Amino acid sequence: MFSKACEYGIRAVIHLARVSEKGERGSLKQVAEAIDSPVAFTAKVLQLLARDGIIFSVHGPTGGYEIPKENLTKIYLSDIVKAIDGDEIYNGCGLGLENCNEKKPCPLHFQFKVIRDDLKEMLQTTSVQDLAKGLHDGMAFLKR
Amino acid sequence: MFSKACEYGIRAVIHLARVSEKGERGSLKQVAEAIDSPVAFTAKVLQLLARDGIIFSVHGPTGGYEIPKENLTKIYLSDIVKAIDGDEIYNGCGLGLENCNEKKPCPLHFQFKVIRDDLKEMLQTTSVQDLAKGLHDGMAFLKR
DNA sequence: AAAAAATCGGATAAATTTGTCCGATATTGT
DNA sequence: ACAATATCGGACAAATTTATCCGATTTTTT
Repeated sequence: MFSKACEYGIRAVIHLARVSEKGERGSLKQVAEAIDSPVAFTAKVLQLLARDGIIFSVHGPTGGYEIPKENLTKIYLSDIVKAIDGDEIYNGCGLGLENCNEKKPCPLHFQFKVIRDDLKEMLQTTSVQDLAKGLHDGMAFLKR
Repeated sequence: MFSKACEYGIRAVIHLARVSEKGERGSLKQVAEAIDSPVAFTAKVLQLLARDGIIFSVHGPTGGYEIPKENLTKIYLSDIVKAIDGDEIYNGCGLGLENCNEKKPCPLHFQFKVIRDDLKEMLQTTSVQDLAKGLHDGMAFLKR
């Protein structure tokens, strides 16, 4: 469904949301440890997210990554997915056809559209703060 | 969503359904031409489907691939997806976590489950004959 | 029996994704 | 200023997916 990079990205942002709530920062190592991901690869993903303005990076000792508190409620899963995987998942044809559309649909077009629209809706209405709350309550996990 | 191999597989089976309805066979070249896919790679995909009993292959001149007419109503998209992509799409965690489940869910588990179950339902209730009918009526296409 | 036409299956190559390494750059604390 | 510590960014490596090639096998036709 999502690329590995995107999975790491979502998990990282959820973790950083939780850290940022407390007014702290998360270093690369800490994030990779928390979400059980390869350190160097995670660095690339965090760079992408920082360039996109979803998270902020700070150099030097005491540095790391953070999300301004006022942004916490404004970041939706769709932002992360779009930044890392692009919008293929929202617009792409289920059968991989270039020119599939409403007027010239593939045989699966209308059935697929329903699923894709539901997915889109879910990603656009689920904020990272909602998800971080699950962690907070000890009901959800980011590892293994 | 689906792998390229799986996309080709679904398109190929829809095409073969249409050919088999007429009591004919489709050769590798004809199938690849009809669905605009690389010939040699398509051969691998058709082999997988034949091994799984979803389609039948016949050697020699006048040979090719076919689907017994009595099977046409019994083949669902879920059969094809399972044969080629396995059941990761049905059981896998949205965030790629190995041990994610109802009792130890990832933060996205329950939101993701809804989407995945809808997808599963759609794949399990959409037969290739339904889809081939769209082609028949000239309303849908398998190329480009 | 031989030739032709088709799939089978293994080896290989190309492309993409995933993952690693390391020097450069920026920031903090002494 | 200098040393320590963090991210940045480019090059490289490994793994997976996608795609190609070609001889072997099976079947039909002559």
